[in-house]
Amino acid sequence: MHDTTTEPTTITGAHRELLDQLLDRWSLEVLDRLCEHGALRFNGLRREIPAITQKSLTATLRRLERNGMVERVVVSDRPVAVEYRIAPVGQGLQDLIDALLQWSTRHMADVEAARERYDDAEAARE
Amino acid sequence: MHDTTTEPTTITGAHRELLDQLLDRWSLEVLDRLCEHGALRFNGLRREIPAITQKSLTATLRRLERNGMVERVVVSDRPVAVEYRIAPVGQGLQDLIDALLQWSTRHMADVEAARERYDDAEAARE
DNA sequence: CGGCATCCTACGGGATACTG
DNA sequence: CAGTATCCCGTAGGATGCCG
Repeated sequence: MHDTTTEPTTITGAHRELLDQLLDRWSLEVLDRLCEHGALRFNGLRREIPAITQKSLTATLRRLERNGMVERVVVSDRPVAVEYRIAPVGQGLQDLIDALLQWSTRHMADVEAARERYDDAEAARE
Repeated sequence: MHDTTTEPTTITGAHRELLDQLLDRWSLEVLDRLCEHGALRFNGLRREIPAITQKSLTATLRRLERNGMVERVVVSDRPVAVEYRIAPVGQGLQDLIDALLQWSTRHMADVEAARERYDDAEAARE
């Protein structure tokens, strides 16, 4: 089952459609926090990600929910309490996100250096 | 050196800045083809990725070049020939991209099913 | 062949105000 | 608390035309 086929795995339209949902402005960050905390409430997420606006958080959560990556659970009424948690499908994401973060952490300095080199060369060009 | 620390690795502004460059509309696809072919010329890439426009390809390549992920090599003049290839920094990306593609390949069906469920529930709501 | 310059539009996403 | 509803703007990116 689920053999780790090393097939060409070219990026198809289907891949794009799925990845686009994932690689937008906020999804990774939201998923990251949900992975870390297990479950979070709406305003809990806002506190975790201060930079996100309410509208964007709602949109991101709805999209993730629609794609089955996140589960929305109404915990109680009066006062209303809603919990968000990673759905089974999204489980493997934690590793993916970590891999992404670790890669970028490792190469952050290289990239910064590359940018300076590029910008300097660019500036010298004029 | 470069210990595989399993630290919290929270997404920071620096991470975002780097990942945003990577997770945009076309970078992954361009990098994917460059990984696969080793080196490609401008119009070669266009043929590999028919959906991309010339402007977007140029912008993507410049950005990747600036971040040190891709190397631009002028092979010859008359006629002008330019090769693009993965830079050392970008090497580890192949694994990352493959991981991403394999994950999305594995869960494609689940996501599709989730969407239908969500949309049906949504439609029933009215 | 490998681009650059323009124009133009869709839409992601911010700010703000209101609600069950 | 957990959203919905508007308004608005910046910009990524498509279309088109031209160039060394």
